[in-house]
Amino acid sequence: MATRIVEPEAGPRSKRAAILAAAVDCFGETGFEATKWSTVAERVGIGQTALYHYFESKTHCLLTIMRLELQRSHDKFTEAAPDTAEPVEALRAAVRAAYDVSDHEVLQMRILQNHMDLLSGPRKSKREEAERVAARQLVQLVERDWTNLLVRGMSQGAFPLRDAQLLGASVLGLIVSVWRWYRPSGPTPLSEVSELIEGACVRMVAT
Amino acid sequence: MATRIVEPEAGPRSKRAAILAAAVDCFGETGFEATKWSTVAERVGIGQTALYHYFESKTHCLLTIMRLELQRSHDKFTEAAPDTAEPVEALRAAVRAAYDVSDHEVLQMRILQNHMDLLSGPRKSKREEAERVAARQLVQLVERDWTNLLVRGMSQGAFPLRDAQLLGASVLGLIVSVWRWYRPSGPTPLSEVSELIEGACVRMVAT
DNA sequence: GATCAACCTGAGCCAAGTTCAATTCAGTTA
DNA sequence: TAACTGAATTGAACTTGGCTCAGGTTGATC
Repeated sequence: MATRIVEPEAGPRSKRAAILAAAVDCFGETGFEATKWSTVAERVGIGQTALYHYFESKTHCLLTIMRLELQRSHDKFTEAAPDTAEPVEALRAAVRAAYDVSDHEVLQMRILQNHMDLLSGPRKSKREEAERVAARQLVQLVERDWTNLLVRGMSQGAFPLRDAQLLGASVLGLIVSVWRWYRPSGPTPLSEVSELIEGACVRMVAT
Repeated sequence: MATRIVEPEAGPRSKRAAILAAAVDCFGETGFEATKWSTVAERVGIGQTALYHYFESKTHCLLTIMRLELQRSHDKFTEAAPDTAEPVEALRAAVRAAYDVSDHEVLQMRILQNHMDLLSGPRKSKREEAERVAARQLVQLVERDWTNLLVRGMSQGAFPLRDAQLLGASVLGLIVSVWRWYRPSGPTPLSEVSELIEGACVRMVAT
């Protein structure tokens, strides 16, 4: 059931990676709707129709970006907060990991957050729908990552008992809400954000 | 400076309110991009071009909905958590007020959250830009509502001292993150959400 | 140097938002 | 009641941007 999409293996001439990178820049800075698909082509240095060799549509590209970012987030969580770690420390590590990202990854998070609603409705075309379903599964995985962490903490007595589902969603919501306003060029360094949110999460969950 | 937009006074035949209501339904359930502007017209019972008598563009209508929702949120906060109240109780009241909403207002919050990014870049047309600027101002007002509450609590010794700006944004982020996933028809009643978040906010801020 | 698949392009199609000149309607004035 | 006014509405045409299609180029492999 958990069908992780097979990444098309890159032929030596393939511009797929370049397109994804350019699209992340454009979508992240200008916004998805506001950026013309042809602009992405320009930036890569190909004609606009060449894009369709790699992606079925502009939206298909967006969904791919979102899925890749979700995969990254999930992997990073798993690595940072193994099931064996002590709950409070695992929680802290997971939050820190969530903010240990490059500028490019910040853009990806922003894109992901700004278009979560795309994942609710079904898509018409095959490949888009495949990406959407994969992304949805990953969203659930990430949510489960956090709730599991809470459930573990609660059953071990490290956290007071509460609705882990709801609290997990809230913690996650708190963490990702940052990507709406955070700008690498802004006045607040990400390290500061990370520390404040880390503390806030611990208080929220472990008090 | 604070140029509250003058609401066009409704002629007796005006369909402005009906259009806004229909648009909230459509945009909230189907999504802004996914709903055809002409569908809104149909639902109101007018031709699509008649819409342009009331709104300069589909986006202008969206921005108007967002601004109205922001005004509502700000007003409700002010009413629920007056500057005179005891900080912890004011915080609790403000959170409860944030979730004391009708189904229609849930849709408006969802629309607002899903299109916050529209407020960052400038718009080309006059009226759209006016709505955008007004909305931005209201966002800042609402953020100030929350930070002021925190600052007051901190200076009165009810809350430990922390970066009120950042913490305010986080509290707000936590609260509104709910509108991404909450559905009135879903399994979790809003009252339950409200209680959990209320507790979480107090722990986050007052611990 | 023939072959094949990956890769790319110019020309044009189409859907949806938008513009515009012309028309209807409801209330007001004479 | 006839003329007038501005709000409200419309059908038809225009614009933009994503997308399709029918073919052309490139380069690795044999």
